[in-house]
Amino acid sequence: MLRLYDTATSDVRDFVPLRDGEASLYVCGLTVQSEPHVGHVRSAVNFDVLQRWLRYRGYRVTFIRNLTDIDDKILIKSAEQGRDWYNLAYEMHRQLDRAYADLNVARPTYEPIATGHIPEMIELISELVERGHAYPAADGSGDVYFDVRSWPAYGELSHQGIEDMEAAADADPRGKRDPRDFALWKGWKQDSEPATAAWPSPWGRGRPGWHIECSAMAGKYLGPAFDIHGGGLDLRFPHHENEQAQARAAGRPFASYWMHNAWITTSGEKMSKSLGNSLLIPAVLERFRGIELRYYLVAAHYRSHVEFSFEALAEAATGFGRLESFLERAADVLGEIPAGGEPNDVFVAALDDDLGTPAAMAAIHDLVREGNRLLPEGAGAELRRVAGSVRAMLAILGLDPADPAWGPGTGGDEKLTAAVDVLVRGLLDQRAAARAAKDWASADAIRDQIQAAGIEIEDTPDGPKWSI
RNA sequence: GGUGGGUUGGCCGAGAGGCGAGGCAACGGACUGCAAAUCCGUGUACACGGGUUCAAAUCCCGUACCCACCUCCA
Repeated sequence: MLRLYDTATSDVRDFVPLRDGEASLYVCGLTVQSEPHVGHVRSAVNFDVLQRWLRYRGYRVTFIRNLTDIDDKILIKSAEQGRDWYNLAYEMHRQLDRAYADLNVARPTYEPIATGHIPEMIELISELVERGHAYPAADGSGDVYFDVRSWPAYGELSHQGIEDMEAAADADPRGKRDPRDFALWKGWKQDSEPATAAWPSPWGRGRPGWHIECSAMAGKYLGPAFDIHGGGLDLRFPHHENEQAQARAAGRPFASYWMHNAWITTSGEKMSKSLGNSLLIPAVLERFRGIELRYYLVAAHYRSHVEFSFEALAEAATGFGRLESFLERAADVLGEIPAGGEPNDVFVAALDDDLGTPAAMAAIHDLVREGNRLLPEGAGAELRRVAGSVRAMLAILGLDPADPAWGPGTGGDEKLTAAVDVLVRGLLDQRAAARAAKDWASADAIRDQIQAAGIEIEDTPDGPKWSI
């Protein structure tokens, strides 16, 4: 039985989907305003693991992960950079896709984009106005606000009372009835905003407020009620609170479970505040492989804060190398690691318990130790079973080294590998000769020389092997 | 002011009343000409002060420090 932590109820609950055998999932993706960093990607990886686990558990999964391509920041940044807002959003969108691909984040069922769903948003806003939960601003700005006071349940998701909330510092009262009312629609500011960022609506030209898009798109693709809504912890309030208020005020039950992933911090601070270029995905991938970064992210529980450091990432990479080298050696012995292996019970129980990836990882390491013990005995049913199981478990976490998603093997270019092999073989033959003559000094000198080139030598019963 | 989270061994990171998750590093042993890899073994860890209990890292009370959200944010 899968159990998940639900932010709304603050506890771990059995996962009971609305429709038997199906799971519908909506995750807030990014606002494409700047390059993706490690923190952004953590969220994607966490929910990717959820998606994969639900699939493994036999659910037919509909997974919607949106993208916000219009908002204040995109307009401001693009203006600063002297280019069109949609050009900036498009470029960042492509960079994000690239980062997802580099980390083997599986594609969702669909990735709707905010500007492609203006009619759905207008429809929802109209409904809210009709029901008396929203009103056009009295100041003629063309804004439309959600009336927080008209919805007594407001604050239920983040467990806050309206009265206890600090009024927004920028609470430029404008045409708001209550400072906590939030914008569903923003009237076009002709003097400062491009005409391309304004769409026609019953309230005049303008653009959507931030929260409405998710309610509208979730409704379109998943229906008025769906199973799980996810996102980063900071979205809990106001974004998710507002999404839920809008949807429910319009008579839609909305999400049954709310899941939020925790932060990656650097020097104890949230990444967005202390972001250096070194933490952007392309920069990290210059130093580590995508699969190593993914291992690092998956090894921590999704609700735990992670203090990012390259030292910890390096340790993780070493730890992953242990798993990978077992699989490589097992493949040498078995010819091939069988696909379609089964994860063991410990692993299954771990992931069923609110996606306990740390315990799941421990299960893999334990099994690898068992496999390493079996290795000297050569090919056997037991080794086959263990290796297949290890591979299956890694695959569920999106960490199967043999997954073509990781691109060509770590050896890189085949021609290059063949060329290096010839050269290294030559040296290894010389070393073998020296060893046969018990000329240890020469033998070790050759090994040192090869290692200095970044190539590791491993002496096995079948003779020496090299790897980069 | 309100809401939520954290503080675990040299390090990273799980767990959530009784049996020391796992990884990295270290040390000892096996293997090796020596290494590497692998295997076996080695650690009296739970911020502090009280309390509850036969038993507390885990529950309760208090203290300290850190962080997040309440404003755009994965």
